[in-house]
Amino acid sequence: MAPSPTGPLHVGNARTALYNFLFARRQGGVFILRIDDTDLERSTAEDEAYIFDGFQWLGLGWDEGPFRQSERLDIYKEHAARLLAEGHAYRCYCTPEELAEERRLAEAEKRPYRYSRRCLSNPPPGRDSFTVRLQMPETRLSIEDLIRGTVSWDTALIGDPVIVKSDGWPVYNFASPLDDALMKVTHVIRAEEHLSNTPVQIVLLDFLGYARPEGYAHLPWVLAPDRTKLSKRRHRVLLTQFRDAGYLPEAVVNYLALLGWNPGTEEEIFTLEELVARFDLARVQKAGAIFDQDKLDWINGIWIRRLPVEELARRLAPFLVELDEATLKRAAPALQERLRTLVDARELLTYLWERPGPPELDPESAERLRSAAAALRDTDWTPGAIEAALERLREEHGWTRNQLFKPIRSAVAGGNSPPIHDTLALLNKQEALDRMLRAVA
RNA sequence: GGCCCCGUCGUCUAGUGGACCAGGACGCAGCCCUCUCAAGGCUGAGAUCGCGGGUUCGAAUCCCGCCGGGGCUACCA
Repeated sequence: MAPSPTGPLHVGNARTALYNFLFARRQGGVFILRIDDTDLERSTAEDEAYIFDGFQWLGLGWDEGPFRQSERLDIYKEHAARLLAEGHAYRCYCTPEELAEERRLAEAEKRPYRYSRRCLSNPPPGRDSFTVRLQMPETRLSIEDLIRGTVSWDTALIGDPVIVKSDGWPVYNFASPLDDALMKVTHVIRAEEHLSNTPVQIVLLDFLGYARPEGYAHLPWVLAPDRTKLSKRRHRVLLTQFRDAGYLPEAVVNYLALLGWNPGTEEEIFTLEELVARFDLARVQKAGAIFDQDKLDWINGIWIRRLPVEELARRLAPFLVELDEATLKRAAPALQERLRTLVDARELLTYLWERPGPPELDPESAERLRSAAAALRDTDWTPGAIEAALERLREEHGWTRNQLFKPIRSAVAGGNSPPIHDTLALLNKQEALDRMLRAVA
């Protein structure tokens, strides 16, 4: 896996990373993390930190690395020199303006643009700034893509690509396949946008005498609801955003795995380990998939319910900073089947740190509330005792649960809250009784 | 423009010539359960399989054409 630190990790990168991880583990192979940071302008340390962070959060541990391309310049220089010496590449002294002019002309004449190769035969003299271009051969190439099957190209149709920029740094199409070969990468699993880059990379490998990867797999896009590319501005796409919004890494992994892949059975809920056991590139989808927040929410709810309660309490802590650990532990069981995200808990428990406004009560409700307060005064402050006391009271008067609980809830919590005995027990006893009495005062 | 990829319910998908007048899941609607909110159970609506030809006794599945979307065509990755 070789992400570029040119922006925070988003769900598309994360899914590519996941599929790489699953494939590597499934094969019993080695999962390598390489940082493709040859674009010095756009790469930042902050974005690199996001990558480590994101991988860690999702539980995608790498076996080797991280390697950084920015630390391997000598290797690229050496290989570029070899290509030059062996006549597979040449220096190009054309200025960006000249190239733009060539391109403009081709467009005006409605012919497909390809670099003219001027510098191959007679470079303009007296210039010292140059790029290195790969001299594309005229041949037919094909790969067996693990997802798409046979894909082939006529390399004569591809213009000589720049492989070394005038600042001496290699471009992606040079550094990436070269490093793959040097690092003995067997399978290149990456986003669909790279499919068209493959022939250039193969030509390069062939010239250098390095073996082509055993397999390629080009993954389909992850799209926004309008089928456009995900945008950081308009959509929630950053891993950190999901974490902050109360999503579990288990759920994100599970959902991402299903976004473009299925096990061929009707099962949908998987741990990382279970995914490793089932994953198969041949079952990856070819078409782009829209990221569906609703389905993620559903899966997140399932994973919340699968957590041991103590663990749920721990994960809830950052989202309920108003509450102490003991309260969290007591609240967790009642919360568990009511949450789709961890932040949902705030809505149900706000009453614990904020007094609700005075409820509107009809005379009968007020009377029931008064009775409840009286009955509860001498009750042990545990959910079980409270429930028993209220049930006794209810039977005594022939009230329905709704008749009795509704006024209590509105006096104590205001809006929605956990089952009434939990709602009460979680609150300090005196405070709960005060709220009830204040409502009927 | 050239080359390449893609196209099944709103969404994720099953489907590789007959068991498909297309199955599952999310979402949606209704019912049940129920102290609010959920969770859970049941039922339902929802796809002329992008379009048009062809092959075949038979096509979502094979072939051809078209349309639509996307990528590459950068001294980004």
